[in-house]
Amino acid sequence: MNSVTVSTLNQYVDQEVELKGWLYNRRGSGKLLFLQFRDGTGIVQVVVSKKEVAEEVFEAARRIGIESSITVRGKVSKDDRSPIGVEVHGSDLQVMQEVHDYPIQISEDVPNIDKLLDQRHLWVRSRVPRAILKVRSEVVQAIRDFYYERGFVLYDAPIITPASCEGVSTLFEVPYFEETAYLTQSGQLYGETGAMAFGKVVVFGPTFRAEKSKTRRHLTEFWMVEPEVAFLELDGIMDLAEQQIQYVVNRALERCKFELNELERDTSILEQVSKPFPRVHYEEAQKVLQKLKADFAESDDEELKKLSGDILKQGLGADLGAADETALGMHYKQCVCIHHYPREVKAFYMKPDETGKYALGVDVIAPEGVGEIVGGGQREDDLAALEAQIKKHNVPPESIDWYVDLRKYGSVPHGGFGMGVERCVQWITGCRHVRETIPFPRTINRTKP
RNA sequence: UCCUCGGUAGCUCAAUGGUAGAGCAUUCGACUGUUAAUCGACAGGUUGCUGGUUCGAGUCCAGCCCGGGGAGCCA
Repeated sequence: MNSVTVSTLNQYVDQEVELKGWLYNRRGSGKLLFLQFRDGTGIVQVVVSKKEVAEEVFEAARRIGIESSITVRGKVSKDDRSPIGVEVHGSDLQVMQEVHDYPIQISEDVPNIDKLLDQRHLWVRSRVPRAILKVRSEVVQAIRDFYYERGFVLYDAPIITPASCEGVSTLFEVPYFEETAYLTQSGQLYGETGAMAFGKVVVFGPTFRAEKSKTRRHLTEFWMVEPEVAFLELDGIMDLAEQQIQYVVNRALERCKFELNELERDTSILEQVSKPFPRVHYEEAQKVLQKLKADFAESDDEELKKLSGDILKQGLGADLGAADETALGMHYKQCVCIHHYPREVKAFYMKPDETGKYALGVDVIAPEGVGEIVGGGQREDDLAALEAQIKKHNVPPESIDWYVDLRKYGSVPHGGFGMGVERCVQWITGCRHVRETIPFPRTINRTKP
């Protein structure tokens, strides 16, 4: 008899099958047992009746603990009470390994994420982590497909780099023979070299930030997808970001219905993703925020009142803060592009607009409190302007002379953006902590397991 | 770095300055349709650490350690 998986069981109604997997949970009585069997593709109930199986089989089914590894044989039957429409009437059970002290309880799926992360190597077997990580897998595949279908070349950037790409963020130092190297915080500058070679490239890999952020939106190690395109200007960059987000979210909605349902995700806002994203100039965003600040201040809702106090906290003309992003997400109820930020709050490589006051940059803010999931823009392509910016931002010239070369040898308008995979998955799955969206999260206090 | 909250059984939490408790989990027992099954029983503790106040500290005070989520920064 060939082994089958739970995911395909409804093709075997009224047939004898063999399943290999683990005991997820058990209920039952002295004469009738209900084994919740899981094999990674799904969970099915195996009914074991004392009078229908050998005595030692029933005894084993009664005795083995959660996460014992087992082989089950039985007949598949339709059952309306089953969440997957079928159950298995067990005829035989072989125990590969009997377990009696599995450290995670079924009901522990929610309460204390930090304690469960200590057991992450086992917790990934549970329903909620499984569903989230399945969505992550689909999101990553959708990203790869999106760029592949559009003729982008996958262009891997190095992880070990000579110095900061942006000159400001805190980087992880790595001893490198006689020197000090750093873990990359962005592949973008390397992506620009690829755009000049291939036209359209996408960098996709892990990224590291040593900032001591302790929030549900931050990791010290995360994955970022960074397309970079020659001859693409700000409007085109916004088009690309919008299309990519729509593609990824729609793919998850199509192919992860079961997982999103398991996560009890209300997908109504996700389904709005296909509408065009509002594109709001920074100055306009400031006006909207001033109005929201006033409106929320008069609200009866305590949380809105508190939010009102934090809106535009950094002052007019400054960068937007977390409260500003939350408020904008609530206002537009879908992804929104904020563009033309003040030049001084953005990185040295950003190209300014014709007024010289604003940068040709764009952030995409996701709704539902997730905040910024994309940051990008058009790059400075003029040699003299770039050199002036490098000097102004105190970037060590010798560390990026190779980058400056791109403006000496056939410089063209170009740009791109970076999207954080985990924040995207966080939005799609609606999970509270970004650390749930990666198998083994790395945060300021966690390098284990 | 700053602000803020917290640390009591394996987990989630309770206990007016006066004998450290409950639910869940584990273990044992009962039950032929359970959906986080239910019911019964046993067991489970250096109350984060150090010192102080007190007849008496889980509780009050001081210092320290550890952690959470928020700001900043960012994806």
